[in-house]
Order: sequence, then structure tokens, then C-alpha cells
Amino acid sequence: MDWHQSAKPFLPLPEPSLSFFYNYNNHPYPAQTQTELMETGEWLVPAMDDYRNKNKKRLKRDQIEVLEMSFVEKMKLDPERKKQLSRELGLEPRQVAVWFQNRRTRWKTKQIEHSYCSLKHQYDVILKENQKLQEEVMKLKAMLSLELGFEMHLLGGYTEIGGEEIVEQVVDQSFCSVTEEDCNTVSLPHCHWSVAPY
DNA sequence: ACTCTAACCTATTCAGGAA
DNA sequence: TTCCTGAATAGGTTAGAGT
Repeated sequence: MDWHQSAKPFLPLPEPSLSFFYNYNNHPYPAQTQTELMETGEWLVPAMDDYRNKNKKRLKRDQIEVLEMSFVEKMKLDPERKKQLSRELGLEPRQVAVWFQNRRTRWKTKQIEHSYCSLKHQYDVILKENQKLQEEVMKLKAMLSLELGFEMHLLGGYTEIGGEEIVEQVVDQSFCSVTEEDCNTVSLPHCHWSVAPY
């Protein structure tokens, strides 16, 4: 809640069903400025259509540009900067605060998207690497199978177990030279998303 | 320890505008 | 008319000051 605004005159609480008439700042007609209040001395009660029309106006391009520049400078809004931006842009301090809050939310969403992109890319790289290694293992197994078969033939003997099993045993016991360190040193290219403000 | 205040956050609503 | 974006709201959490 923004309690930096000047004190407001007492206003009766609205009926629950009229909650749309209120915001949590106890500001009954958000589009009405403090200046208007000071001039008239009382809140003007707009017709329902007027209220709805005034309620959610898009900010102007130049206002957004200034807010963006300020956001790039610092994502958090201190009270002094809020006042300054409010004066400079002709907005309510509350509007500036809301804009920064929504902007931080959008920024966070983008960050999550970036993280997803990066992780997806890393996953794809690892998947490809894994496929390549699987193929290599198959090739080596085939080569070993041939080689062992040839040696058996030269010795004139035979084995109780099948050639495939011998290959499995040899590969398991001594041919698997990939260490844990190797696994940890696989380079993973990063996702190169620019850190765009939006 | 408790209360109050003022900031923050997430989820949601709904008007404005583009397609 | 539909759909998306963003301004605004609702309600919850948190940090800091005062008692």
C-alpha cells in the first residue's frame, strides 16, 4: 500500500458488491487525481461508464520510455525516485509503483523463459553426445567381437559362453575408460538470448 | 512478543488494441 | 470478434520500527 500520499478525507466503505469501485489504496476513483481532489475539495463521483472508461488507460509511449530507462537503471523503486517519476510523467505515484511491480513480474517471466531455453539447449547437446557415444560403443563391440572370434579360430578352441557375453565382460571390466571427470568436463554451450528489457 | 506500517509478491481481472 | 498485453486490484507475506 502506498501510504506516502497525503491523507484522504473520510470515505464510507463501499458495499462488497461495489468492490470494483475501490482499490486497496482506499482510493475510490483511481482515475481522479489528487490535484482534482485538492481543487474540488471532494471526490467527484463519476458515472459508471466514465469510471470504466477512465479506469485502465494505457500509458503513453514517452512515459513508458522514461519508466523503462529508470527500470534499466534500477529495478527497485525508492520513494524519492517514485516521486520524481510521478512528477516528471504526470502520473500518480501509485501508478509508477504498479508499473514497476508489473515490470518486475514481466522481467522475471522472461528470466524463466531464458533459463528454460538454456536448459533445453544443454539437454539437446547432452542427448546428441549420448547418441554418439552409444554408436561408438556399438562399433567397438562389433570390432571386439570380430577380433575375439578370429583369435578363437586360431587357437582352435571354443568357449562355453557366447561371443557377445565375452564382449560385454571385456567392455565392462577394462574398456570403459570414461571417467567421472570426463563427464564433468563436457563443454555446454550457453543459450545466447539477449537480456532484453521485455 | 506483539502490533502497525509500508513495501513487496503472485494471481487475477478487465480494458485497449492488434489481427 | 477473438486474442493478447498490460494497467490495476486483491490478498498474502515480509521487514523494520515502535511499544
